[in-house]
Amino acid sequence: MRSEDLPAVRDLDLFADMEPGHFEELMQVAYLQRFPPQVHLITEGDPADFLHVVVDGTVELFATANNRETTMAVINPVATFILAAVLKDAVYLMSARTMTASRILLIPAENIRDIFERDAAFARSIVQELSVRYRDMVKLLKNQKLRTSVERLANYLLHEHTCQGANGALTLPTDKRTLATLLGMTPENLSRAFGTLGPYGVSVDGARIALSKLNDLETLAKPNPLTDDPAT
Amino acid sequence: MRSEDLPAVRDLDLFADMEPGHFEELMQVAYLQRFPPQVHLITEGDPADFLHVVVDGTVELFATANNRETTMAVINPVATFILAAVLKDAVYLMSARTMTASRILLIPAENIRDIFERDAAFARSIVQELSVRYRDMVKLLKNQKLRTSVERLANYLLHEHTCQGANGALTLPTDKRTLATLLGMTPENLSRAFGTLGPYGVSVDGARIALSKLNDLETLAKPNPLTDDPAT
DNA sequence: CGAACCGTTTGATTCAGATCAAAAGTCCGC
DNA sequence: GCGGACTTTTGATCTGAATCAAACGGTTCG
Repeated sequence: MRSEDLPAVRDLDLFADMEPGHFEELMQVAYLQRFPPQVHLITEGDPADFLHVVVDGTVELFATANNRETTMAVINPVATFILAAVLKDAVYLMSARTMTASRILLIPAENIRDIFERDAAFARSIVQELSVRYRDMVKLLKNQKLRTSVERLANYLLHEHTCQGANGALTLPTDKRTLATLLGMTPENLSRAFGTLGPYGVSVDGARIALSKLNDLETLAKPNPLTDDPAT
Repeated sequence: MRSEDLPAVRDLDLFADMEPGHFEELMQVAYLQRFPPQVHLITEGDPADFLHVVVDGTVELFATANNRETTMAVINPVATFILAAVLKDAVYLMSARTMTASRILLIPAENIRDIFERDAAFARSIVQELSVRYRDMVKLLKNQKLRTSVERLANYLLHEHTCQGANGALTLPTDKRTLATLLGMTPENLSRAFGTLGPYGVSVDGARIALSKLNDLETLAKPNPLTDDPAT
């Protein structure tokens, strides 16, 4: 892999504390691959061969049942996905595809498991990572079961707004179709949900969103750190 | 704690492989407590002081937002809960209450974290446990986002039917109100959902359920190991 | 026994969100 | 600039599920 990308990977919480030799070892057997947009990376039900690290680009995790499909998460650099399947040596529960042109680092699953056995610091980091991911899923499920779709959109906007500098505007990082299924609704409904948020100061211009009545929007959204704050 | 309960706790995957001395250590500082039904055990937002082990009885995990409440999981003996919060030294994301009279083993969080640092086998078990829990949450979210409430009920019945011996009948382990919110619907709707499953061979007599047309029910439910099978 | 209470069921109605259909933008290559 | 394909929006309608309301069993207890 290119030397300028190494530090970014090494800085991931998951790898930051492990022994230098072990990190080297992983990078030796890993390989970095380029993918065009909309390439199918993994399929639910397949055995987990590689830990994936999004170095560049964006990846969508999604799941299928009957003939419905839903977005489960959108992964931005630099971050790993499907760690749990790798550690359990189990099949994937979700599928993944690139959303944009991406570079993905593929680390063979057995090497991850092997070094996990030998490197206590790495084991600690894995536990922290898994705990965070578990808690993220709990939050997603609470979000889905306890809120209406307008509330989910409102909270999503507030969250992005904060992440993007809290200056009264934000840019949607994905197309609206994906955002819709991520929030558990249809594209048509997302459009209408934006409409109902108009009186709360939400104005839409393509992917550019302006929030002019933050207080009103928060009153509607009732954000809760136990559901929305990634840090808790 | 009572000596006859120790083996059951020790046999948990989480504790089975750890060093005997370390298990002793945990049991020294742990204490077993009895609770009547409907006792509030933990509250979301509070710091995680103890790892909880349900030794006997049943515990409901639930979450609240706005003034809605939803059941997130029902814990049966012998099993732990809120491991992730303990390992992250974070606040609870869910609340818990006893459903029946229960005995709960409380293990101080710092002791868990301490021994996790020193016992590699315990660390491995923790990783396995967290992975399983993460994947359970993924399944719950898929179940919730991709299925209708009738489908969720049908799959729940098929699952319980298998767990209870697959002899054409099963007994609901919880009251119907709790089952309803566990499945993400209202009690009224659960009642109607049982009604719509009538033509598929589902007959209800209080908590006793008989399934007389398993094939038809499966055709409707379309169970999927990647959503329903706890083993995957 | 009968009153009060709780969980469940049934019925009528409302509402959120999905679906179906079509118009309006938007992007892109020729 | 124009045609075509795709995304987004808008409109009309339908459906699944929630809500509101009341009836129906059980159970407990005075």
